Amino acid sequence: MAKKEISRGERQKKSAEKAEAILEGAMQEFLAHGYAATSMDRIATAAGVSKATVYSYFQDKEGLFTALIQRLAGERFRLIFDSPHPKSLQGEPRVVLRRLATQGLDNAIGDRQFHDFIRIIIGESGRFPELAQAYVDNVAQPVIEVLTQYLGSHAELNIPDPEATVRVFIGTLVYFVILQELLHGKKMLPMERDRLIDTLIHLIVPESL
Amino acid sequence: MAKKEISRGERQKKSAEKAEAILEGAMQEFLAHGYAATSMDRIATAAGVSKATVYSYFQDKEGLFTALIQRLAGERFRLIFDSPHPKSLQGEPRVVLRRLATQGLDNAIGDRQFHDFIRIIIGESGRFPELAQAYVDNVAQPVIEVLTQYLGSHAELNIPDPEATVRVFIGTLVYFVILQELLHGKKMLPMERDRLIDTLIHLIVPESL
DNA sequence: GTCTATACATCGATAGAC
DNA sequence: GTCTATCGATGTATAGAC
Repeated sequence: MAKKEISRGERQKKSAEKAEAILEGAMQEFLAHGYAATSMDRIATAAGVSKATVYSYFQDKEGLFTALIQRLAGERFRLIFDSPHPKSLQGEPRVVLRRLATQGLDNAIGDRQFHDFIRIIIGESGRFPELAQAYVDNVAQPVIEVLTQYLGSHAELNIPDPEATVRVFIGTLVYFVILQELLHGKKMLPMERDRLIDTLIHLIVPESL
Repeated sequence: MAKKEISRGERQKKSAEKAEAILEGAMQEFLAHGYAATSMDRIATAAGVSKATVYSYFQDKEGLFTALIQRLAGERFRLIFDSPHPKSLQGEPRVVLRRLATQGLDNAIGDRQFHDFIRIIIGESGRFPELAQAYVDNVAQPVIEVLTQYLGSHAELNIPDPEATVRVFIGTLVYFVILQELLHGKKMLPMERDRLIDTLIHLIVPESL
């Protein structure tokens, strides 16, 4: 006995919820301060558990960090590919690409947590190459593949190299977010979102269409 | 007496050389391990001086770090704009842009120290916004300005928005370096350098030229 | 299972000898 | 000016009580 049916106060967490709370606290601390500057003490406090409990759910600091980042990469994947996209690729290519660029930029620009996530992925990509890999596998590669498929399946666009074209498309948007938001370039180098998107769309989709 | 003409062994450093040695050691350690994971002890050892000497030349860890990164940003500026460019923008625009893209990519891809520099700039851009600003002021903004001026001064290219077009150009190249090299994407997402550059040039410079 | 208490190393920074 | 020695704080990780 004693394994089931233990009565609990409401504030007490089940075991699975504790792992969740630890990951939540770890996310808050790692995203705010980076890997090395985050202490297991602060994570434990943020999660509302003791440090020993943290170590009972995760092997060590590296294990907790990698578990968290892999999870965030998986969430990014679902955020991009699960909810909105039955009709998202329907319509004229010029309109579809503009919608993708506009929504993608707006989401990326407004999402502070995403900024911190990208800062960590890039900043730690030398010391945690497997986390950079997880980002590539879960986010970059699926996005490139679906867009390449889209451009390649519209022969009327006359695109000689769809994958390279996709990298121009995505690279333009990613660099915009990095320069304007992550590196705080919008103060010194202002640039309207729509000017960039107009230019990008007109370069990729020929005027005659 | 005793202020000049002190004889020294060859291995002993003058004062100015010591500041140099400290910055050299700091560069090695900060670029390899990041800000928080680098200790002043390791910097002192790498520089061949005592920790107290480090603190006699720089106020604290933050001061040493910011001095180093500002200096590296300045060196990047000179590396780009000093040596090669009297004739670099001479010739047909299509050829000029191809040469800029090819040389820029090759330099960026082969330079491991540059990769670590970019990792730190982006990774610490949330906690050290002034260093991100130094990078924008010394590297990104000058490059964008000179290329915008170049595209804008060639009316035959028929480019409606030169600055936005420059951001497409640079963004494509920067994202390529980040994805393939920093994030180790070239294993899973191979892409030939010249395919990307061909696509980029043909998008920007109309076929009829 | 989860806590408190603690071991042991290392951190940034400085005092004081020379 | 530069060193050695050291301070107090904080780091990761674990032992042992409950």
